[in-house]
Amino acid sequence: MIILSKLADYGVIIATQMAIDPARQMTAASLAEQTRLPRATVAKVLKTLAHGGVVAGSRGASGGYRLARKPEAISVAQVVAAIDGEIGATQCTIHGPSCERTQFCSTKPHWQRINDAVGSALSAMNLAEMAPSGLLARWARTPPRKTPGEGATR
Amino acid sequence: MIILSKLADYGVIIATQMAIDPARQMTAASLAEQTRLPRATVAKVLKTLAHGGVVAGSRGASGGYRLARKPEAISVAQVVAAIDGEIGATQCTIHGPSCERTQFCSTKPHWQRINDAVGSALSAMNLAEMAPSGLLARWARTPPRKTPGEGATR
DNA sequence: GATGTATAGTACTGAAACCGTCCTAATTAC
DNA sequence: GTAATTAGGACGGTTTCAGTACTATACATC
Repeated sequence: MIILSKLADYGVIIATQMAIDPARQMTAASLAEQTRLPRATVAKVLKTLAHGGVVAGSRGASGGYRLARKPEAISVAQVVAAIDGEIGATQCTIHGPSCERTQFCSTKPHWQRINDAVGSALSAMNLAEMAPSGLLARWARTPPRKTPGEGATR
Repeated sequence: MIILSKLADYGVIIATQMAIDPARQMTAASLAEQTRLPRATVAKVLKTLAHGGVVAGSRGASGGYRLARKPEAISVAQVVAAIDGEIGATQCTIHGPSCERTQFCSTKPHWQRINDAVGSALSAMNLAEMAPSGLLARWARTPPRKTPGEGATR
């Protein structure tokens, strides 16, 4: 059982990469290189993140993306929710009213606790924590390869 | 984003139903009636739960299923894990070693916290809590309909 | 032993979601 | 005007999921 979709996973990776140097505006292509993820997919994820208000995109030549807020102010939950949608344990948490079993289902009230646990765990972690400041220097020493064509297994 | 699969959700519902009267052995057919879930699907879920050691099945005439342990000793996490498999936030949590990004992925170590939060939340709740004892009387008063053909929306 | 009932295991199919890619439009810098 | 870049939508292939059906096995009863 895997909780996050691949794209949500990518989203966190990309956002974390941006958090290493939040001031700098970066293109989708350069982020794809740095994260070793397929270029087109990175572009898709960034568009979704922009739609969710996690990153801000600027068009045109010398355009690109940057984080919409400070890394400390962006939680992993926000990144995940932007891509995978509202977080809920079961069907009835999200499509609640439409479930015919609502009348007699005894398990429903208890799922809220699970939801809260997942939600607070994801909310408690922010991008600054994901990307330790020491990483920046490490990246400078070992720059990314120039072969973004080979996608990651993940 | 929905965390549990439908079948895992069913599994919890079915196990909770069995927890109402743990001593009684019940057939897949009767559990399907009581939960208003499709008969064949209930049978499938029960087989999976039996494989995972959550319930014990006995064959033959007057056979059926019963909980393998006391309801207090069966956590929701065990039921879910029996159906959806090991619980993990991301691909790398479960297929970890095969991920090519392991070498330079800065996010990986942090997912463990998420995993723990989800795992402990699911482990903290057991079947006895899911099925309040008062429910037994309620069931006796309003017995299930005789039309299991109409499945639930969920 | 024959028979009926119920689980155990496996296989199959249709539907849905996911992933990755591509194409076109809009915007901006030079 | 031209090149670069994001924005938005659409598409196809792949995989997973859900539900069903079929056969084998085990047990109880007559």
